[in-house]
Amino acid sequence: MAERKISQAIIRRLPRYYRYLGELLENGVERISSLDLSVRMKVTASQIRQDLNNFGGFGQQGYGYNVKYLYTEIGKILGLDVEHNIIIIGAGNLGQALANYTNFEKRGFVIKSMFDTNPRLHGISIRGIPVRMIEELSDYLNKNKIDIAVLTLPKTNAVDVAKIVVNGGVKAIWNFAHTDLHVPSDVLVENVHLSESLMRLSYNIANTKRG
Amino acid sequence: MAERKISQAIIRRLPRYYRYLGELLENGVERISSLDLSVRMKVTASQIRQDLNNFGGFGQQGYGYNVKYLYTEIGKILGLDVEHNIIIIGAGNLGQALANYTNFEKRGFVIKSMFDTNPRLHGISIRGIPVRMIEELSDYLNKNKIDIAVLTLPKTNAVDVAKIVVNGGVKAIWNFAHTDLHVPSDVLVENVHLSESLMRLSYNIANTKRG
DNA sequence: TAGATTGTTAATCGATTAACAATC
DNA sequence: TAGATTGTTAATCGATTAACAATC
Repeated sequence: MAERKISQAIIRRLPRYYRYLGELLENGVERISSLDLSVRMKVTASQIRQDLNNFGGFGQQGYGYNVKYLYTEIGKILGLDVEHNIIIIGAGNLGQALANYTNFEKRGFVIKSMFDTNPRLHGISIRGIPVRMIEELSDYLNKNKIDIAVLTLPKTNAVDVAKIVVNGGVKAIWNFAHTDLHVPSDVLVENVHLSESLMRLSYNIANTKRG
Repeated sequence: MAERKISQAIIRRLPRYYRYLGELLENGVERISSLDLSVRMKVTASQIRQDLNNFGGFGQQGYGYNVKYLYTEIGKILGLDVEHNIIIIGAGNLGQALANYTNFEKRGFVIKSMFDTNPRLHGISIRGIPVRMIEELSDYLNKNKIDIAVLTLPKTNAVDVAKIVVNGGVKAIWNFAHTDLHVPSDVLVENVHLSESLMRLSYNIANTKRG
């Protein structure tokens, strides 16, 4: 559609628009102006209009935006209208936490299997999702089309496992391991480095002047 | 020290520098040039020098940067040289995952207590960290100096709990609930919205052209 | 000293905000 | 129609990169 290059800054904001629109929808709000939304979201109305217009003219002069329509359209832009098959590699606390989080399924992210090195977890299942041994991973990927691999394992294993999933045809990695992954340019990596997030908070505690 | 305003863009990069320097240190590397580091980190040398010079001249012409010194200094900038008392509110999978993550302790983040609504968790402890009932939270905060509250609970409770911790004198909130918190301006919030992270990945899967 | 590399200024690039004509 | 509000262009602001004099 829009052929212009969308910056990551904009992409970063899209899910937040989606969340706010979802809440408005739940509250039965039918239409909203960029100004009204900007007040709620604490951003500028200009930014909202600029962001949305990268993807098309979703609004109408004198009216604003239809909440339901815009919500649906942003959902499509975010690829939430198609199903994504996911596996979680690392069935520790964090992996299990993600497996138990049912909201992902609602958005089309279907968790097909988990993998772990720990033989004690062999054969168990979490919310119906089976835990397999890491040795089966490569074979499993050959037999099943998996879009996203979630890496919730120690950084020492992350690099090797990333290689396996890339070879297995996975397009995208959601990386919770505390290391950067170097993968071919057609494989996407989204990092969630929790310790870095906590350090930013710590920085701001140390450097914020208080009255 | 440096009186100029540090942008959040720079702060966002600091923990990554810290991680790379920590790894260099582990590998026995004594000194490194901005160019050498830039290649490893896949950023420009210019950016590294600009970033660091916001906080002082840590390098030396013709030599580069002393790894250990720079690592220590960035640690100080990030506030990792002082202890932070933490509580985790919400002892579900994610809360327990964070409680079990011992690396936080190494960086001076000491988890003092957890809180939950579930009476079944009453009296148990995770890695020595006691789980208390949410009713005790307000009283606990009056008796203990807590710097950071981690919110790993459903969004329906997050707003109310945020009020309680703010009233209890907590300076900073690490928010994993899927909602924005509105707190007084002297209270910091660092959001970790996992579902938004996953949507960004999904967007990029849908919109990346592949050869 | 000569070579290397920083610290820092200047140039460029990109993102955000403001403004307003178009139009519902 | 008049009023409201978008879509979009232009202006501003900030962040990144380039360049190089300073200096170890």
